Amino acid sequence: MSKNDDSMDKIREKKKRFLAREERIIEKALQLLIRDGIDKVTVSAIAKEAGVGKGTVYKHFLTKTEILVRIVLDYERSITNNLRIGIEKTEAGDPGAAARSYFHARLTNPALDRLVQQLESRLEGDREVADQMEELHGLRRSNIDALNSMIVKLIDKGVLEDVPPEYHYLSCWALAQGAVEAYFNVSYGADVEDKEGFLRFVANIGITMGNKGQLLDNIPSQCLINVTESLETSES
Amino acid sequence: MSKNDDSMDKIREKKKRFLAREERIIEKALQLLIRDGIDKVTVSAIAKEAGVGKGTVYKHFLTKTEILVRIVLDYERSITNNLRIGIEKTEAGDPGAAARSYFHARLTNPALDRLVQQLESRLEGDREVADQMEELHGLRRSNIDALNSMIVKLIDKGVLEDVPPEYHYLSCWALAQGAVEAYFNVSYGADVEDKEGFLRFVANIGITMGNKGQLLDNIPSQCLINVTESLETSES
Amino acid sequence: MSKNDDSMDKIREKKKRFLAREERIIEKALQLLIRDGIDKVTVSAIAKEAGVGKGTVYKHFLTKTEILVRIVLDYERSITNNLRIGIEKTEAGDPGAAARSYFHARLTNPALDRLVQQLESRLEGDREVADQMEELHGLRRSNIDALNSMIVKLIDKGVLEDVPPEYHYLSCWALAQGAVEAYFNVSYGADVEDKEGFLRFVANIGITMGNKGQLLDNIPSQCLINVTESLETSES
Amino acid sequence: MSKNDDSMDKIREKKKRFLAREERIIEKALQLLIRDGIDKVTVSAIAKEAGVGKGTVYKHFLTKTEILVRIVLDYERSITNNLRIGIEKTEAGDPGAAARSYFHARLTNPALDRLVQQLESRLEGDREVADQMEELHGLRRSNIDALNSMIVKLIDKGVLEDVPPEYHYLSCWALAQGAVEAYFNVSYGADVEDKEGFLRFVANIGITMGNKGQLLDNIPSQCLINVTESLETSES
DNA sequence: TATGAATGAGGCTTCATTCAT
DNA sequence: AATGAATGAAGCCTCATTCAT
Repeated sequence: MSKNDDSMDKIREKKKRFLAREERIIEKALQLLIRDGIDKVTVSAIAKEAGVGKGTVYKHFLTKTEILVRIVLDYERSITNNLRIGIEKTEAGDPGAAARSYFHARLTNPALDRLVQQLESRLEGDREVADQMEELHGLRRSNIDALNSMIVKLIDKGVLEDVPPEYHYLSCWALAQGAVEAYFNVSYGADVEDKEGFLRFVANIGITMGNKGQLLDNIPSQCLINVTESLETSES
Repeated sequence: MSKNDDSMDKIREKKKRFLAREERIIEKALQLLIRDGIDKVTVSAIAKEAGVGKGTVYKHFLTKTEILVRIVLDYERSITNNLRIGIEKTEAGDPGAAARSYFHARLTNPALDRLVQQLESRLEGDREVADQMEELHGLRRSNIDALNSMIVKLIDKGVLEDVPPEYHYLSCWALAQGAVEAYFNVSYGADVEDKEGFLRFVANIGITMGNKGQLLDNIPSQCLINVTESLETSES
Repeated sequence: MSKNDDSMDKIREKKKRFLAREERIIEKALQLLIRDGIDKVTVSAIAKEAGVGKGTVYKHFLTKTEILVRIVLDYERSITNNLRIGIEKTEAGDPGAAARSYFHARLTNPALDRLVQQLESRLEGDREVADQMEELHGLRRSNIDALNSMIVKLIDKGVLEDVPPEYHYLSCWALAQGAVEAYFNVSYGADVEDKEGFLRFVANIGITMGNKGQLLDNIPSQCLINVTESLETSES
Repeated sequence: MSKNDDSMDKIREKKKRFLAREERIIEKALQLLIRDGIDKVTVSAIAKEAGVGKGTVYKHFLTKTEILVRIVLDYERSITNNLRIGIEKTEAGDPGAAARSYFHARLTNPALDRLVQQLESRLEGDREVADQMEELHGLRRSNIDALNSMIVKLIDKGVLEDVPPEYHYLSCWALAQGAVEAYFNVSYGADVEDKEGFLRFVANIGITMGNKGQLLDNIPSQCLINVTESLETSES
């Protein structure tokens, strides 16, 4: 029996070390991707940085792309967790809580957020990792469900404007996305002295945009001419 | 004299055809880039699609990267033109005109806008095309100057909130940027039935956000807790 | 008749201009080859330098290689002319005249001489210009005949050592060849202050080497151990 | 402990095989370069000939050019070793030993010597390998120092003519260089039946040229007219 | 006749992935 | 189990040559 316990312990410890190493690989990959840009990072570099052989990396991940997907998924899970807490708070009576949690989560580490944005746009459409990307979409879908139900209630309460619910969360997503880009944009970056101030400003917009009474009351009506009047859907 | 005229004509026609071909290469490159993704497009493919030899492509562009920069610059110039017109209208008394023009320009062809976003983030930091990217930054800087002067006036008039002027145009930039991403995001795209409706909604937010009286008056104060409280600047 | 004369004149003039242009192409090619190195010179560059179109170059020369062969042949002919005059003088009683003429011809424009050396070693074995290279060899063969007959006489007179006659002219060729290389060698070039002095020194060696009484009388015999004792012919 | 020994052994053996492979690549590259000419040899061909993949070649050498430089450097080192031994013997009282060693080294494998000549002239001025070429020049400089000191002594002893010391070693270098060229020259090669005899003849000239009493005493004075009278330095 | 835009074969190099040790 | 040397597909780019105008 002690023998069994022993070997069980050993196996357990082994697994632990295995997972720790996996974490280390991800972590170092992240570091390199942010530092050098996606195009410049090779599997060799990741392995070296993580202090393991290239072969070992392939024991943990079937392909290089899987490392990237994993980063995207890990990040999305973390965002999701934060969002869920926010949604709960909103449901509990604090209407701005969800947006606040969400923006906070996304703007806390803009470099990482931006990296994940870029990774997602590269991975989308890669047949090789369609399954994992489907997991990402699954996460999003469940968020969407929660958000929709939350938003419908807020609309009913008259807090939010009565537009299709997805308009609300997509605007938030879009603003967060863009703010991160702006944060790093070379053209603009230089002249924003107080970057945190800017993110705070954006977050506040995000939290309030779509709130009832915002759009239509305080501005000259001619501003609301349909800006996408001649909008063409560019099909590909 | 007729001889001179003749040869002049011929030269002119040649140049015209040359430029037409260049346009064709760009156009086909654009098509492929949007259709297949930046990583998948090779110079060979562009050449084949444009119906020319690989060598011909290199007669028009020094490197593959130059094709990409060219696309970015062309697009930025077009955006700039639209923005300028909008700024003039704003100066002439229509406060929302600039934002409206800007959003209209950026959301008219979202696929192209998104491609250019992705291109810019890849080209940034490429020594090889530093000069042309500098041109991009130059364009942006001159826009920024015009915007700043416009925004300062609007702040003085009490139309816009009194925050650093760059907050205003960066928010617009960010929202446009993000809206385009949202437009194509696989997770979300599916459930936006009325995509144009969404873009219109976003544009209207963009046009009004930062308007005085929007942020602070109509919402419960607890919403304005600093969302970036623990924001860390992620150094790269 | 005047008509005929006219057209004859025109044709003649045309030919003259054609030949003048050919000369110009060669001349500019030479310039570029010496200035930039053989690898760096393109047909385009030659055409531009000569002020004609690429197509025109191909009216004069079937291939790029033919330009190179032509340069080699032109040079060899010039060397041959000088050598012939020298040989005649030697036959007329001045034993060193041939060597003197030869060295003078080859060391007058070392840069050109070196270029031609390099060209020859690249063209040798190129099937495409086998014919023209054969012309080069023909020139050389006729020189060799003249030299052999001259050298045999000098050996008979006791002026030159009695070794196979080719040893004598090949030594001269080799020394000239190597002196030119030395002239341009980066490692050595720096420390030869008086480059002309060096060429003069070499030329004088060339003129006297192989002269009877030079080799065996004045040096300790142990110096003459066969240096190529273990010489292996490296066949390819 | 045995474990440590084991892994040490394995690592050592691995390194040995790695170096052996590198040697193989060089060797096969050499073979191809000599057989087909520098222009015709591709990295692919080298890899195939060496029985390895193209990628493997790039594990050993950063670029194709580095292979070439390596060949040049290896050869120069071997020549230097031989020369050093010769210089020591000369210092020990055998005046011709240095020249003998040198000629022997250079004429032992003329095909290789010629290849290296050609490689050097192509590599010179290639920024990419400036460092390694500097190593070549360093080797040469140290040889030059040793030679100069040796030659000065021989001049003082009255063995060599009193001209700038570099004239002596440069003449040797030049003669060796040229002899190798002559050896392979298609025009001349054919009619030298006893190629080794020729190299021996040249070597003997090399060993004695510049010896005092050689140049001026035994030849009619009119031979010594300045052969480079009208010599122009051709600037590049 | 002169031109130079167009062509595409072919070279160099990178790097994800495999597999023998 | 971990390693990293080996692999080769695939991409970018050059330039000699052609040919329509």
